Amino acid sequence: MAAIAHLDVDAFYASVELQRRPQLRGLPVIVSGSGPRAVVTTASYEARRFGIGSAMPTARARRLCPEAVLVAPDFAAYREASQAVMALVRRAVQRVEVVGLDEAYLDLEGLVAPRAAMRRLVGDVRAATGLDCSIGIGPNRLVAKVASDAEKPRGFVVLTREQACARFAEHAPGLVPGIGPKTVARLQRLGITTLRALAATPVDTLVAAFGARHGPELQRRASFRGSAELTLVRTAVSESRETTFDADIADAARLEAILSDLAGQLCERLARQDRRGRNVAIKVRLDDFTTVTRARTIAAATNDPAVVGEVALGLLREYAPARPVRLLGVRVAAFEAGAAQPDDDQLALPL
DNA sequence: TCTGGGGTCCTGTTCCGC
DNA sequence: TCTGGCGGAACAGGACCC
Repeated sequence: MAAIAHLDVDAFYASVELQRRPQLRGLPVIVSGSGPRAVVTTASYEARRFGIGSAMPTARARRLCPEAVLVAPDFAAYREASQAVMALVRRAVQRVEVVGLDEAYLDLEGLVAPRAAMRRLVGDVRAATGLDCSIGIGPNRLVAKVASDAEKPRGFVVLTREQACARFAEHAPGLVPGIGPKTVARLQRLGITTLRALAATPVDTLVAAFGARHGPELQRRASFRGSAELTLVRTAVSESRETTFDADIADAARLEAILSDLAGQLCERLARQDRRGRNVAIKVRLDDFTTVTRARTIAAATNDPAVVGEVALGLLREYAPARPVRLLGVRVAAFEAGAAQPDDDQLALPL
């Protein structure tokens, strides 16, 4: 029955930092930027005991645990650690979908002893990198993912769909990926507070409340029905660069200078990958946190900083923010087909 | 006490050409 | 020539994920 495994490295960024600085082991460690508006990227399990979690403002985390050790993120190190882990994963199974730096779905079909193979993989990762990971195994991605999360850290949970339904029946719907805080709140207003209740709600009710697609999808997820298909090669559909200011900026000239700079950085990345796009967008977050995007499609795909910068500046001038700005970003999308991706080894051939 | 950065996908609206 | 309907593309916003 079990066809899919989900592997998730425990507290990935924080664990990489603990590997490099063993003297910090046992201490509450927070990986986070340092500015006044920084948020926590990852907290070690010791820090989580103080109620600190991902995406929490760092200022609040410090209040919760003043003795916590703050470490600045080092993405080059995380990429390197990730590559080491994923190389071992690919050695264990042929078909892998990598999700972000610290997760992967594995197709276990055809393995003689899948559980033993996954136990071995966990041991190999630990031996080679010092990192712990959690494994979930199930008939589809959804069960595998929730199972890998259920007993973190160092979890190893194997479930059928029916066992998943029974085990998590009384949990809030937000346990399931794809059901976020907004949907949880809306469900609550309907009196639906558990996965069991969501699974048992007539689909008509959900369609009326959430629409013809989202409604039935919610019920499928609550019943742990889902796909076992893996996307073996992922190709990005957009790339962006954005920044939040330590203090809001109202001065148009300063905003324009920053936007040009962001466009330059983005184009440099695109050029390194030999990618060009036809769609240029800006993102502006105002001091009241309203977020506005403006996009324009141009005639020819580009990664020329002069072109991207000019289009972005034009969009910003047309929008002319009426309030101070806290975040500015630029994005390029609608890439031309055929450009190589850094990690693409089997490209779809352009016609 | 406010809320990062990098993405994906879906939905509703508007516009344009046939 | 005018109007109407339809479908696709582009755009904007929102929810969600790591």
